[in-house]
Amino acid sequence: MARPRKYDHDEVVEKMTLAFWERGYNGISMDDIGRITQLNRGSIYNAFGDKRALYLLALETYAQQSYGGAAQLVQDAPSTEMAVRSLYQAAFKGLSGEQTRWGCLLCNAAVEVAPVDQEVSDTVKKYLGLLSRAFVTSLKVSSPEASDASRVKNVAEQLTASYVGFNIMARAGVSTACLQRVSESAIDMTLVKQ
Amino acid sequence: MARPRKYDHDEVVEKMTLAFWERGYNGISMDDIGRITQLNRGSIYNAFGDKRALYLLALETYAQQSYGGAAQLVQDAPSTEMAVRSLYQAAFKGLSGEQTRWGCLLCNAAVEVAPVDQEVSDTVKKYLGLLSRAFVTSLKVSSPEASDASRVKNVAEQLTASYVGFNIMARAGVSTACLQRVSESAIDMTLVKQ
DNA sequence: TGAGTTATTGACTGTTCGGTCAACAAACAT
DNA sequence: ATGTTTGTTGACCGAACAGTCAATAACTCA
Repeated sequence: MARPRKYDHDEVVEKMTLAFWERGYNGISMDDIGRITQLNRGSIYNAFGDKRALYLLALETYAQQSYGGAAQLVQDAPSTEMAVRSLYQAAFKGLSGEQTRWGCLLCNAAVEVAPVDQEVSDTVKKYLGLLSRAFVTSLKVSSPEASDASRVKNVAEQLTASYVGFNIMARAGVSTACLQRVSESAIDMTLVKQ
Repeated sequence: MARPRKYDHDEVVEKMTLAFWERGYNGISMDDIGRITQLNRGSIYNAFGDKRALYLLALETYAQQSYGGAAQLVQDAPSTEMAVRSLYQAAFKGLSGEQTRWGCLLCNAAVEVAPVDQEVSDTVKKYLGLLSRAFVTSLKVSSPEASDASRVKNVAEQLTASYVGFNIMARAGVSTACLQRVSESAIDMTLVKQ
């Protein structure tokens, strides 16, 4: 019925996710987007709307994969200790090669975009909340006898905050040794019995 | 010998620190700077060099006050518990009114500027390191009998990561209740004995 | 084959960006 | 008074910015 696209929609989103992740929203121009996707301006606007819409799409895609995956990982682990262990193991795998200084797109969005874009702010809160709830679930299973619900929630949110801090520090260029210590102490945190 | 300045140098830096803190490096234009400081472009360039130099000055000033102050606070506290308590008490004081969504300029710089500016990256690492070392000092004093040096270092860096995460979450617009839980669990962390 | 629909192309727009500069003003020393 | 030095003013610059659009191309269906 009409002319078909000559590019893969998801592939474009994937490429732009990586670009926004590395350089941020303001670090990528429409010219950059054209170069990266090998698409002309018109095609981009025709397919995605505008720069902000493309960013929102990239952010949602990333968060779904990264935080959705992490939450699943945490909930499926046999214990909270193992959950945090595999969470940071995955994080370190991502922090290799050229991505060493990228941090986490959602955390970066929290700083650069969330304060001036309600929708981004909502997305950030949604996926941080998802991770926190996964920790709560894991903690309840891991030590059902353990302390009251309020303490469980506190620890869960501490683990989330610490994970966010970890990613920011990675983006700042903090040494791998230091990041390793942060992850180790996060694991230790789950071993504490009251 | 020459014409005197008609403005206060430190006052200008102070104003620009607040502006960069709220809106980020890319969120402030030279026109904004002119409006905020009530100075003409020429005066700004004459006095500070360029936008980057002014940002570096604002960042260093902020970090000195905020992280230098925090490190002092932590080291002077009678125990690590009290140290973390007063650190977050101070943080919450800053998170009131219009500054609720500002987070921390150093953490914001880590995300937005550090990856593309070595000097900013160095400043961020320097002051995060300062805070971590203050925690180490406090932990050693607070529980001298306690576990080995490596564990102390781990906990110290965990407290730093968690403080960074706290600030990012504040900027993202996470609820005060949630931030309160993060601070409470950070305090709890210091009470753990092995 | 041609009508209808959607994608592609790349030039174009007006705006905003960081930064420069020549003219001018205000101070002090002689 | 006059020279020297430094600060101030605001117009100006080229580059980069996000976004638009008319012309054209590729496809399906009748």
